[in-house]
Amino acid sequence: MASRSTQILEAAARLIARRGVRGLRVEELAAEAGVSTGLIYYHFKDRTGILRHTLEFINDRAERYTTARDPDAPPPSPREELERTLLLELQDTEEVRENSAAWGELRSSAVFEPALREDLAGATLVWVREVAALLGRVRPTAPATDLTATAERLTALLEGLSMRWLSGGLAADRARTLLLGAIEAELTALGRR
Amino acid sequence: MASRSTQILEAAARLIARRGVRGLRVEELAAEAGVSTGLIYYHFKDRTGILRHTLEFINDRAERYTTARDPDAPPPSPREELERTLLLELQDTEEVRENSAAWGELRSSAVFEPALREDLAGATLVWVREVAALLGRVRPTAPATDLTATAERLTALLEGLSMRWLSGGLAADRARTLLLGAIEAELTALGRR
DNA sequence: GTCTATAACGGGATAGAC
DNA sequence: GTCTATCCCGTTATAGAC
Repeated sequence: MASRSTQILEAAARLIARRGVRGLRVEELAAEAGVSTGLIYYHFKDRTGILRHTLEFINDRAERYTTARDPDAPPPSPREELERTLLLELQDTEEVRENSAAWGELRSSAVFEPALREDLAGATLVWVREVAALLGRVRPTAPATDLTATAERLTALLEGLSMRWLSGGLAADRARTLLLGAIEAELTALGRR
Repeated sequence: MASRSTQILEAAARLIARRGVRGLRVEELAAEAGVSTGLIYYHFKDRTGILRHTLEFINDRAERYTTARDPDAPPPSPREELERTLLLELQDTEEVRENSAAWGELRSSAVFEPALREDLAGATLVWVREVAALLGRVRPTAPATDLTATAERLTALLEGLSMRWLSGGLAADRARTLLLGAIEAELTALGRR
């Protein structure tokens, strides 16, 4: 059973995805979570506190669903797993879309909210390492620095595509196609060093 | 000599780069531009009007400086021109940084402000076409659809890197190195079809 | 821990003079 | 076209009861 503060954070992620960080109203958050505004301030101190905890919350959640696997299905090849992990973030399902939208919002908010930067940088680093590890399984002989650089590029590209998708200029399946093309080009480059 | 409304838009670009769209205060904008708030509403109707015109303004300006060339210097090779054009947007000069920051802000604001979407999609299209044309000069035999897809990826990657740079998680020169690596990988892929 | 009520303030937008 | 003055609403945050 979800605790009160988890319940608030779930609502916050939902609302940030729907209205943006800029459009997040504490009163509306209270209504969405079914609690009072006072309680929100009690748990999270202030608006920034809400944002920081929401960032942590969506990271934990993403960690869960990108790692999850169907136990009955045959184990995927490294390449499949890499593609699946990255493409997942452009999938139009409730939970994932919400996470992507909230992540993008928090990322761009961080440009002007120093309080978010450190958490964001940390989360990005974890993500880059994870993707670098997946790349390493596809290209076992590639040097670690190349794997890291490639992971940074692919994740940054994913963020850029995601932003265009969410701002309405790019269809989701087009974004996925483009991302697949980049994976192909990058893996080829990794294999040629 | 700059007209009054140009003067206001210059100040708006400066301020959006410094404080973000969310942090843009009309009163502060008036002070920065050296005019009254009333005049701003007279010229741009409302807050959204300011944002839309600022978007147009920074696009025109970017068009100017990405096209500009030293008339005495020897004409650059297509590859050089491609790299120069893209890397320019990650350069830490006053005007460019301002443009990049404002562009990123307007892009992410558009996710939740439909009024900005159309203008933004149009500007993105122009930019993608421009980059596709540059790519076409480097790889004259590549099919147009491949050139477009590559241009979409490189510009989206640039936006993603720019966002990380501005949100403090990535040094500018690291961003440039990563972008150069992507150009290399993409051009190789374009050459192999 | 949780609520209600409200203080306190910031900032968008407009009216009307010049 | 441009300014000054100001209205008024929405929002954050806190006080205090339960």
